Amino acid sequence: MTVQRRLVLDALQRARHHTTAEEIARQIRARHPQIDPSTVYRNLEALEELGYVTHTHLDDRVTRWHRADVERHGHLVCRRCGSEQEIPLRTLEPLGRRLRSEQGFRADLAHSAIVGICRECAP
Amino acid sequence: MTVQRRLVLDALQRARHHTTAEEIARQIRARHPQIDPSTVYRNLEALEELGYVTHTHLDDRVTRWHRADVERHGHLVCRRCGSEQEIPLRTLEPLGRRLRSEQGFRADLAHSAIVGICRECAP
DNA sequence: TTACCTGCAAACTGTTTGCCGCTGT
DNA sequence: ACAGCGGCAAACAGTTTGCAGGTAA
Repeated sequence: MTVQRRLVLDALQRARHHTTAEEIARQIRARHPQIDPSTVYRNLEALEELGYVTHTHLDDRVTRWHRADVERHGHLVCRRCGSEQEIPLRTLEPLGRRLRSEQGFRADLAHSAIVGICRECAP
Repeated sequence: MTVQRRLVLDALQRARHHTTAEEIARQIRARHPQIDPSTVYRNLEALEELGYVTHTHLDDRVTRWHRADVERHGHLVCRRCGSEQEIPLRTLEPLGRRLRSEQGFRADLAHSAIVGICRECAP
């Protein structure tokens, strides 16, 4: 567990929701400019392998990261404003059971993002 | 409706599932090498504006396109093998209703991908 | 020593942009 | 003649890779 790796974990800790590798790199480099973005990318991958963090793809092209030990939850992503809202897995579980029995598909609901329009953006 | 635009629509027609802009460009360029990828990107955007096509983000960084007039359906994406399976919207509707009433969130279920492990890849 | 980092620079993928000339109305 | 579109080349964002030199067990 090197300093760099520690800093990546700390950044993820501080981030309320999911962050991007770039954002993490930006934050770390604000205080430690010698740390290279590629190190952040490599460490995210390494930490994922070790089971400390995971990633998801929300409604755009960038990879989102978060610690693996936070309470698992589903994601609602707003098309309009881009906001991300977390919902209890319970809400999604009936669907999970149905997909399992009807399609034999083991849904990973904590990594699936439901896109749509949030309450604030609705007409 | 220019030749290029027609070719983009045709390519989407032929593609069973969702394709990427790159794949469409590759196909078109096989027969019409003078057509530039940027034209494909611009036309996909234009056709989306006109309501002919839409896009989604499945479990990776690339944008997936399809015609807007195909029967709407949900998507199951396998983490392991990358396969994409379509499921009737009906299966997802109970969740849609629940998100609407509990969270005020209008889910766009035809554009949301559920990730997990498909039947074939399950242990 | 050995394996595993790291920083740096360069490559790469998917996509967007600016420019300018052509085309159809 | 005007608007819009297409080809080309260059820029771009996000990410990955190769290399050579540390660093820690």
